[in-house]
Amino acid sequence: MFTFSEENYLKAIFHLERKFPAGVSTNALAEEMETKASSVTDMIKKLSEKKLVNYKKYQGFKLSKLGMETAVSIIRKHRLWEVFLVEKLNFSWDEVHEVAEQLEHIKSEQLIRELDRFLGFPKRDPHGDPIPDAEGNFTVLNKVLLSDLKKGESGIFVGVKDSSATFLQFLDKRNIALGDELKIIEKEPFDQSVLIKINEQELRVSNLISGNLYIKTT
Amino acid sequence: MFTFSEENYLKAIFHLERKFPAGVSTNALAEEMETKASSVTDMIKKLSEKKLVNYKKYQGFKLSKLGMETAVSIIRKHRLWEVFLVEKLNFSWDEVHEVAEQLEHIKSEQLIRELDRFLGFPKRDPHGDPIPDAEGNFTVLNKVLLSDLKKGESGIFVGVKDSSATFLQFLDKRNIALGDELKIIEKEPFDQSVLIKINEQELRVSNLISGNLYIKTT
DNA sequence: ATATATTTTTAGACTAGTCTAAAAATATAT
DNA sequence: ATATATTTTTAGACTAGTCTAAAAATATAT
Repeated sequence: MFTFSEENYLKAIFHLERKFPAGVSTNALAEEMETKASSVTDMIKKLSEKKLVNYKKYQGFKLSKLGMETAVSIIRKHRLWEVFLVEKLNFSWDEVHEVAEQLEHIKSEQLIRELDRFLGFPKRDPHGDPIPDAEGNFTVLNKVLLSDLKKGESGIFVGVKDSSATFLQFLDKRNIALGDELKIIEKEPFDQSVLIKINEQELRVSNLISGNLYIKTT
Repeated sequence: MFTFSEENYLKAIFHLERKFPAGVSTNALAEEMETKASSVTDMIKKLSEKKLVNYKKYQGFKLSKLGMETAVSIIRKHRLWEVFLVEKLNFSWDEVHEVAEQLEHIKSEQLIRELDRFLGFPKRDPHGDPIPDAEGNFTVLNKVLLSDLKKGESGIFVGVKDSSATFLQFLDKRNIALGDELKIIEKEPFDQSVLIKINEQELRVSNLISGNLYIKTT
């Protein structure tokens, strides 16, 4: 169907469209893909010819319907494999990404259908991100950043914005896990750090941390 | 480490060394890889520079120690994935090959180590072929072809020489499965076909069939 | 032993994806 | 409104892997 490279570009564009709903720029994609702008232009031309993106020279681009469907199916594979790695192969949530980046390109409908069934049709991956179903449907949780909560508000930790291994390891060290309930005890106006109650203990976290934790308010 | 293409060549050479223990020829490898002799020459030069094969121009080639270890580790991955597909994802033994061809190239020691454990350290894949352990060791069963058995001899069906989907589907249709006991009732000298007793019933199989079934004599 | 057939290698071209450097287009500053 | 800065694209080169056609080496037949 598509090359690994094409699939990686589609996935990257998908993620960037969150940040740039009006359209993604060549430079933004080059940075995301860790490549040069000229390489991006070449690839975008190719994706455009294949009707995967809508593109007008110098005007940025967006995924087409077909491109969106393809990107979502890659993300579905990626996240299903992440669940497999954590639930069945004892990987921790900071170890799954690298391997899932490879596994997401395996081409077999039967494989993914059966993997989904084998895992019990999971709805979220180990980082709390939604897993699209076979039709590409998925529900985005109504969530806010911890840094947006005010004193006295409470909620459940349901996802991370930064899913880098270092950040996830930091959360492990602090015993912060998906599903934990928490409450804002106090917010320091000077540096925006917050004192939270979580798992029966009080914890102070900086703005850098609270800006990367998604909370579902209760 | 190595590219998909390099890994596929190494695997193909490994298999051909069974048939040509003295060394593999360019043409033989080209046929196996479904490519042209000139492409093979180019790749062999590359593998030779990387110390994966021993090669002298016009003289054929063999895997080096490093090449052999690499090939065995790819085969280990391939066969472990085949077990996974059959045991966990409801694939039948004629459906696994294509997907395993893709999965065998995933690079992660942790993944394979954990997959092996998850599957209970299987010793054979769904076709009866041995699965190398993490050190690359595996035991080849002492087996003969059904076509080499004489009237009155008996044994257990332990493997297939031809593992094509069509042959495997044929065996399914005849209800012949790995582990079945069988006995030669009669052998027709004219066309070498044999009448066997298997699963409480008598079955006549042609030389083409009996020449592709591995039997462990009892 | 030599001619002929076969196999293998070489030379040069092509594709996908990448890069650097320069050109072109667009955005920004005054 | 125009000069300057920034972004994007183009041109041309490189690598990995492939191909065809021709050359070189080896094997075979008599």
